[in-house]
Amino acid sequence: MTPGTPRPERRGEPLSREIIVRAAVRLLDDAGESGLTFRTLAERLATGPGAIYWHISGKGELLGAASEAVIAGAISAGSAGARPPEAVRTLALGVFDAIDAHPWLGTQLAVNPLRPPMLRFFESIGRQVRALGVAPSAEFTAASALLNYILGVAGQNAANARAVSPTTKRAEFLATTSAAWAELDPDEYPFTRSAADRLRDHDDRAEFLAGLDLVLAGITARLAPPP
Amino acid sequence: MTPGTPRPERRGEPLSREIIVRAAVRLLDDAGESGLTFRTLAERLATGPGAIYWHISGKGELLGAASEAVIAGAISAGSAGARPPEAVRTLALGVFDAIDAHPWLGTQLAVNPLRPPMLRFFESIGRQVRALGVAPSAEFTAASALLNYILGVAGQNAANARAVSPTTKRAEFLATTSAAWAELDPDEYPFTRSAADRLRDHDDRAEFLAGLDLVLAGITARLAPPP
DNA sequence: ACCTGAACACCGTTCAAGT
DNA sequence: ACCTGAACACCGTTCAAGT
Repeated sequence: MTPGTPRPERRGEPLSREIIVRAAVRLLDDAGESGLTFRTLAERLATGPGAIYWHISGKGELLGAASEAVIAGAISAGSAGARPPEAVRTLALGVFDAIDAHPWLGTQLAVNPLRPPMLRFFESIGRQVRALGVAPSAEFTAASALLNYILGVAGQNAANARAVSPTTKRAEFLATTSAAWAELDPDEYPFTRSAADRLRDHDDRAEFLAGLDLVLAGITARLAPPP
Repeated sequence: MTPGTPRPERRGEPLSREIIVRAAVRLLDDAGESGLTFRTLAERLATGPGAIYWHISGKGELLGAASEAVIAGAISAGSAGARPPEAVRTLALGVFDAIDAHPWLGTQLAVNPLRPPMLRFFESIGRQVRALGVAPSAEFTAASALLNYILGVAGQNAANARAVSPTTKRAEFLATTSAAWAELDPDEYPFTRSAADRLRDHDDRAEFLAGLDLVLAGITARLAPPP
C-alpha cells in the first residue's frame, strides 16, 4: 500500500523555501503532525536537516508556512462578488473544505489563528457583516462570533481526525461514536444519548452550514436593521 | 522573582495518580505546555520519571487528566437550577474563566474536546437547548453550534496567551495588537483597520458573552417556537 | 506492589567544515 | 551563498534492578 520511500520531492533544483514548504505539506498529509520531523523532511528532500535551517527559521515557521500555503488558496478561491449571507457561507466552506482535505490544518487554525491569511479571512467576513447592515459598534462582535464558530469546528474536525486511524471512513467513525453514546446512562445523559441516533447519518458539512446559519440568523435578528 | 526550586509537591505520602495530576496542573500553570516534562514533573515529586508511569500511561493521559481535573470543577460549579438563556451563559462562563486561569486548557479543549467532562458539558448545554423549546430534529445542531463557538473562543484565548510572555498584561497585549492593526493598509484591510480602535478597550469576557448571545439569538429566532 | 534511575530511540537545533 | 551531517541538549518511554 504505502510505498516505503515516496518519490523524491526535488530533482536537481536547488532547495528553496517554496520547495521545502510544499514538501512539508505533503509530509503532513501523508504522516500527520507527528510525522513532520526535520530528519524525515530532509530525507525526502535528499539533504541533511541543517540545510532546511538556511531557508526556514525553525519548526514553528515551518508549520505556519505550511498552513498559510494551504489556507491562502482555499480562501481566495471563492470570494468573487457574492453577496452577504451567501458570501459568508462560501468563505466558511473554503476553510471547512481545506481542513477536510488537510486535517492537521484544523489544529493549526484552532490553536494559532490570525496569521496573515486568516487576517484576510477575518477581513472578508467583516466586510460581509457590514454588508448585512450591522452597526459599526457591533460589527467586531459579529465578525468575531462567526470566526470563533468556524475555528471551533476546525478544532473539532481535527480532533475527530486525530482520534481515528487515517484510513477510517467517516461513516465508520460516526457509527462508533453513535454506539458509544447510545450506551450512556439515560438518567445522566438523556440529551447526548438521544442524539446518538441522529449522529449515525450525520453530514459534517451540512451540519457546519446549519450552525453557521444559526450564527448568521442571530446577527440578523439582533444587529441588522429590518429591511 | 521566580524561585529556582518551587516547594516540593509531596512530603512523605506515597505517589498517586491524584498527586501526580495535581502537580502536573501546577507545573502547567507555572511553565506552560512546553514546561510539562516527565523529568521536571518527577523532580518536583522527588522521584524518577519512571515512577510516574506506574500511575499514568503516558503524556497524553497526563495532559488529559490535568484538563479533566480543572474543567470538572469549573463546570459543576454553577449549574444549579438556572433557566435556559441564563443557564447557558453560566455554563459557558465556567469554561471561559477556567481557561482564563489556565491558558493551556484552551489548547486542550479546542484540540481535544469531548473527553468525559466535556461530554457532561455538552449534555448540560443540550438540556438547556431543549428547555428553550427547540425541536428534537434541530437540538443537536443548536447544541453543537453553542459548543463550537465556545471551543473556538477557547482556542483563540490560548493562542493569545501563548503569543505573549506570561507576564504581559491584557491591556498591553490589546494595545500591541491594536497598534499593529492600525498600520494595516486601509485599502486592503478597511474592516480590520477600523476595528483597531475598538480593540484597545476590549473586554474579552463581555465580548465572549455578546457572541454567545448572538448564537442564542439565532437559535431562538430560527428554532424556538414563538411563546 | 511500587519505586528508582540508567539507557534507548528519538527529537529540534547548531555549527564547523565543505563546495 | 548554500549545503552537509555529525554533535548537542533535550525529549518520552522502557526496563532491569531494587525495596
